[in-house]
Amino acid sequence: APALHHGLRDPLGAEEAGAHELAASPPPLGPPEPSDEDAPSSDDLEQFAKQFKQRRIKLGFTQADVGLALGTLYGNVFSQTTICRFEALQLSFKNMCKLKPLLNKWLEETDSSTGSPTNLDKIAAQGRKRKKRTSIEVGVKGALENHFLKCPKPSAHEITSLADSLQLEKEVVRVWFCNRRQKEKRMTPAGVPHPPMEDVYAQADTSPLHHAL
Amino acid sequence: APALHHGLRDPLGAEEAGAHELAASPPPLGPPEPSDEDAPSSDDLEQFAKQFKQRRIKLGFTQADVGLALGTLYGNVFSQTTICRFEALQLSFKNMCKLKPLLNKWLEETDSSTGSPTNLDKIAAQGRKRKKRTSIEVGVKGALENHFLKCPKPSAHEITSLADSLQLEKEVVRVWFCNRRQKEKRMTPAGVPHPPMEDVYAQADTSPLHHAL
DNA sequence: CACATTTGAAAGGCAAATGGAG
DNA sequence: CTCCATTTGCCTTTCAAATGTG
Repeated sequence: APALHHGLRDPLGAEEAGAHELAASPPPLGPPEPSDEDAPSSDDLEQFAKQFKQRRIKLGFTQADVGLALGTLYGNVFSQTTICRFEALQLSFKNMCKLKPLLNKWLEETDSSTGSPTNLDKIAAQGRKRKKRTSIEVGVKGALENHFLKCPKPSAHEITSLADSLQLEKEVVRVWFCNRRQKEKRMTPAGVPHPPMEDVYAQADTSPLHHAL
Repeated sequence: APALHHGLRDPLGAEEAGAHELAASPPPLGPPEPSDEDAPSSDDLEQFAKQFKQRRIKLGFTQADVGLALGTLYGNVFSQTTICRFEALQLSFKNMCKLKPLLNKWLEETDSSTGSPTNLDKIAAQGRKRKKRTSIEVGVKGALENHFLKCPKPSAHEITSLADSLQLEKEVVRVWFCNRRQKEKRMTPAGVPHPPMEDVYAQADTSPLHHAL
């Protein structure tokens, strides 16, 4: 009896590249194994996410706790946000598949050692894979913005000197400009008035629950 | 020239007791010391909050980091949310005053030991003062809601048995009913049609930013 | 208990970091 | 390096759990 099953929604604001999320995309037709090891189906994922959340809560852990635990157990820390998205099925299909095994492992490991003080004291931070997200101060951001208006595509040299004057890593500045250009493109009305042109593949629609501001 | 200084907003839904927040409430006329130790003024707070945020970012800490640090340093953990509110001046005057010294201490302590790996490894969790917030599962919540409709004010005995059947602590259930009753009251249109009646003190208006759904 | 207040878990917005292709 | 798609997290906001006061 496959429960309700509302097709996962997409990350809001989908108005350009329309080929992510999932909405029921079947596994790429790989091995015929319907197990939850290789290629979970959307239903599997939904099922798992739901069950995962339930168990997590019952065990008394927050999403943040889980994210941290993944780090101490396997070296990949994740933020509360990401766990939240997993549970809410708000990640891309691929992304969900990637995280599932980790969370599954955590789940097993955690509630097998019922009651015992687990080895949660392994709080030693080890080499996190991903660079910690840099917070750019509001003032600094303004300065960058200014430069962008004058020159959206500075040379390596300009970047270096700018980074220097703002006391930021060069790489951070470089990436900022990349992202800024991307944003510009995204926002540009360009004059061509028909940017929407996709997301029509959801014939029957779905998503019964959810906020309604 | 006292900067802009937009009167801090209040915790939303202010529609009864209208004497908290701050908006410039002067210290209760205590000692004449304008220092930031006893009775900071609203301006002091605003000043401090701003500076605090700046330094925090420059030091590369997140709000969550700070909240945690307060715990390891003084035994009072705070959530990232609370730090956020402090920085945004979204706490009550009293509350702001209470937190300021702690944050100040952290700030001094932290950037005095510049560069050195601080004693951030004191990650030992000690007795947190406040009970960890319980997450109530959506299904369980539904059950409670049902009971509430039938009987918004269960006896101690009923509570006990309900708690038992839902596998929750009795206290949690008791409090849930208290809070639920409070909510009911708050939402009740009651027929009396003039609930709004305040927030008129902002003649010139302010808050330029902010969401506008 | 009622009511006011403090405080946090989860969810949302925006954008920093990553990865693949040219 | 760039562009572009995608992953992922900091900060923010909402709703309500916990606390404090009478």
